[in-house]
Amino acid sequence: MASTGKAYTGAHNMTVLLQQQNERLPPNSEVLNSLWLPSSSPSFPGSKAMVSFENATSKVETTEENEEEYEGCSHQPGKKRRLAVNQVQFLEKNFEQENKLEPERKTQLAKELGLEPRQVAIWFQNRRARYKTKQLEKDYDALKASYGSLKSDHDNLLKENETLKNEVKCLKEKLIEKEKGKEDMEIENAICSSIEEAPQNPIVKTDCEALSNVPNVVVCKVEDASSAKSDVLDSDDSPHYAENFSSFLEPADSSHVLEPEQSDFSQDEDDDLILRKSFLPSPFLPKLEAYCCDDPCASSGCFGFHVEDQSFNFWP
DNA sequence: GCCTAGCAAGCGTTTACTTCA
DNA sequence: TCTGAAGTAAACGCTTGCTAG
Repeated sequence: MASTGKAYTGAHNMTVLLQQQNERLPPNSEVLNSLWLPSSSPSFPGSKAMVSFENATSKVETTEENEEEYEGCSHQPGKKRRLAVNQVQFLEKNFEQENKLEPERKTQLAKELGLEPRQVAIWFQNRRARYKTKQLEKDYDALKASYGSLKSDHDNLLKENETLKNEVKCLKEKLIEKEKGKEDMEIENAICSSIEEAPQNPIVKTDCEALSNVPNVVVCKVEDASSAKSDVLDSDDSPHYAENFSSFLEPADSSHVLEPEQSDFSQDEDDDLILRKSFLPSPFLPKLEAYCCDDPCASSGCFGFHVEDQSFNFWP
């Protein structure tokens, strides 16, 4: 292309411009009047995209304004000039049909417009560039709008998520409080009934066996379990308790440990909730520990009850 | 079949000119 | 009348695809 570009410069350029100027006809001439006729059928058999210049334009503008406009295009040789309005319209129509320019179509267009084929080619090139720029602007606007919409949706979802999190937190707290109150009451009842119904010479092992049947041991945390375990194991007075508590604590492995301090609202947290509902709530164990550790009798493995009081009738 | 030079065409960028507020 | 912005024709340099040798 560089060769063609260079070939079109200088004297050649001047010659072409002079020739074009001479060839150009005013819009109110007979020829141009015919050019303003409405187009319907392409007259270029070689190209289906071709729009005949003779039928290209739909308006006949033979006014003084148009004439002046056209005269405005006349110029000194060598100076760049604009194409006539009707020429541009004709080129536009052809561009709408097909924005690429085959050689024969280019020749035909140039012939009909009285331009150099190269001028037609350049016009199409520039027109494609303008079209591309416009298209880019359009795409940019569309993307911008789309982004705005998505961002708005995202922000709304974030707000909704926050609201739901808070709701879940509230409900959790309520549930924990409720369960806590319930368990306190159960333990109190158990203590009362065990005091009333305790056998005179209870066998300690039996109580431990009862304890080992506690189904909700698995919900205790490792640290709770180990502390309870150590409290019990530290007692040299009751080796059989140690054995029993060992088996009692073993199920509390990490896979069953609940992590209430998890702050992230996730499926795991949902699972935790379900687990908490199906098992005894975690506050239960600390309660046991409270009974277990606070009482001087705890070291003997009696869980804070006197041996004679340990029937645990409320256990199955 | 592979390589190379020449050519034409297209594209992006820049320049020069025109038009208009 | 001057001026700056916008529009546009054309130039320029580069790349790509095709073809002949």
